[in-house]
Amino acid sequence: MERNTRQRKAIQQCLVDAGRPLSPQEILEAAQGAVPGMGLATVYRNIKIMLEAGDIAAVALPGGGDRYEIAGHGHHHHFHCRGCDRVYEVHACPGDMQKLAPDGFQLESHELTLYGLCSQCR
Amino acid sequence: MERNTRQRKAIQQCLVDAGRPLSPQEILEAAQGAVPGMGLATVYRNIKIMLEAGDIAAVALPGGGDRYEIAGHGHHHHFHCRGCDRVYEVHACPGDMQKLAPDGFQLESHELTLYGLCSQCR
DNA sequence: TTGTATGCAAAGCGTTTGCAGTGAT
DNA sequence: ATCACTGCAAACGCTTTGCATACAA
Repeated sequence: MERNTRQRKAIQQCLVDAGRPLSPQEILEAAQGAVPGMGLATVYRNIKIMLEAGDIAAVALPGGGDRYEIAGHGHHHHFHCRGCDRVYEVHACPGDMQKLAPDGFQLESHELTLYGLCSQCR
Repeated sequence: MERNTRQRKAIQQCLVDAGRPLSPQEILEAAQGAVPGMGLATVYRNIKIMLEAGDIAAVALPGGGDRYEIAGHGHHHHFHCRGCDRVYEVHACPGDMQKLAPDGFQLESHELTLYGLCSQCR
């Protein structure tokens, strides 16, 4: 039976508040505002549980650790700012990719990451 | 002064032969065919040197460690087979992405990764 | 001969796991 | 009162670094 702890609520809340994918470290720092003394292991354990429950989604960025965001935002991509290292959601998509795949390859999904500077860093 | 060791030649050669991005571990195993006893640290050190020299390029895949490929293949993307975990080059591109970026964001580059099954695994 | 490059082993770093104690139910 | 969850610390896998030796120049 799954329990609704202060820690789990804090993690979920800070992901909702952020509105963008957060790294485990970012989650820890944000959630420690609500639950001082929270440990990093707790963040990882809850991420795993929430992933399996489908509450959150992993954003597998090129070049490093995964970030996590609240699930249910539909198909979208990400913009990675090289200034502040933040990741933003991009609710646009070039569309059908099947024609890009080599002949005989079966396309199942795709991920697109844009790089540049966000409006603040520019 | 940069030296042309057997190890470095072996690493470069196996990347050329593979024709697709290899992980450090894959490079080690391939290069040990030419230079038995080669260490993993040597692979990492040469990767770093060759990256800085612009001889190879890092392929920063979502979800884990980087792979490396011979530089100079022009702008391209990658197809990641979930069956054999191999990565293939895709010499096609959806084109202009600027319109996808949020207003006020400055787009500099993009990476596209396709997922699915390669012709062998399908 | 010189000093970069190597192999090994130890150290880092982010993530995962074991364990005894805590707290939601 | 249970037993899932927590914090801590140790373990883990991948990458990097320190050091003495080997070898390309």
